Amino acid sequence: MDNKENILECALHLFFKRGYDTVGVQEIAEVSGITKPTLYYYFKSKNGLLKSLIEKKGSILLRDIKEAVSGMEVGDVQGKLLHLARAYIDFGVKEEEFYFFMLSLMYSPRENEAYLTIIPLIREQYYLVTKVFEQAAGSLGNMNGRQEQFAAGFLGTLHCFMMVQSEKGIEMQTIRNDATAYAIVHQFLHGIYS
Amino acid sequence: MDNKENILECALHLFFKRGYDTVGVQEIAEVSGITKPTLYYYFKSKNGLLKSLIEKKGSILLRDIKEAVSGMEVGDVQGKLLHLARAYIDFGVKEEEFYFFMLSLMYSPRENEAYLTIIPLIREQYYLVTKVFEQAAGSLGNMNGRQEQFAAGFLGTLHCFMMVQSEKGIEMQTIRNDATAYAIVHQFLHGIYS
DNA sequence: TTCTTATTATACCAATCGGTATATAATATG
DNA sequence: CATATTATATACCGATTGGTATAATAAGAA
Repeated sequence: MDNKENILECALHLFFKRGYDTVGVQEIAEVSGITKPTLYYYFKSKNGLLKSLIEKKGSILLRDIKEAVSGMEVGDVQGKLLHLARAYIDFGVKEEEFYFFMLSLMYSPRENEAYLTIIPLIREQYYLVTKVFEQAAGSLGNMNGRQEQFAAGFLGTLHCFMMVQSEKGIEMQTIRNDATAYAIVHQFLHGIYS
Repeated sequence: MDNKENILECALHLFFKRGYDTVGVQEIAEVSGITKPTLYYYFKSKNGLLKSLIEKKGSILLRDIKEAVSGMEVGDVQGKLLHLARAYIDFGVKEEEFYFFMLSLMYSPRENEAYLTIIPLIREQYYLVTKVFEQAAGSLGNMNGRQEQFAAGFLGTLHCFMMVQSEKGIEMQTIRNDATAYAIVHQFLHGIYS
């Protein structure tokens, strides 16, 4: 792992633990075993470092999502949601620190700098998930513009499940299976009564 | 409104907009029209101010929640969830800034100071909601310890709905009705198929 | 009036914030 | 070899961070 990569990973670890705003550039440099000017040479600014981190991990997530929802009949909502759930779970397991750091930024105040930086990644995810529900208008009846509400609800359910698992202290690896994905999708589609 | 109250409201407004970590004590004092020593006289520290704020608003939320889930047959899950949803929506409307600030703290990194400060309030909420599902073990069948998962799922759905409404830029006031609460509870209980 | 307690302001603290000017190695290219 | 580019360190910048020592003011109680 080269120098730049190492700085990104060290920064992510600190952001994940204490948050973007409370971690100083100085500390990132110390943990990375470099000095501040080296960091600024690579990333121009603290926000540039964050952008670089989001770009690096976000592109992986978006690629996985696109792969999950493609190559199926457009009407198969349940199938697509299953693939989607698996993609998110897998990503949350292999990129646990970024996943939860992304979640923390999603819920950050609207005018917070870090929030503004992650908006594009969030928007893109919502766009892709909303499309799934739009293509499902046939099997789900007239949605009357509720596609976005459904997309938000589905992702909310998913994120919520990951949070609960993480808080339980269970090894995330154990939820990496189709049964878990099915449980989440089923609850979203049919509720807890069933 | 006395001096102390005014400082709390000004601080909340700033925290809501940019986050606890990025707002300095100096700025809070300036916006409040007082000086730093005055703030420290009242709250001892920046974290003391946050504690005071959480205590003030949190006690209202907890009171509303307790009121919502009490005084009904223990088995009436749907009824209790409806009351619960109404309580959260009402609180989210009348204390919009605190509600979303609380959300942002809920998803903050585990070792973040502000997160550690709000933990007790979050735990108490989860405890109260989990109890609803525990009492419903009869009508919902054996839950096998899924009460907490249900509580988290329900609150997640609720918060998610509020976020979407807020992002749409719609006046929060318009969702303060029983139909909205019913829609949320119904989706949670029976899924989006129905 | 005098004493006590509750407020408020001036002025300061060391430490840290994000960021940079400058110089020097190291490496690649001609 | 010489030149250009990449990569790294020393030392510093002004501004802000959370927090405080000290003193003055205001107000209520004796």
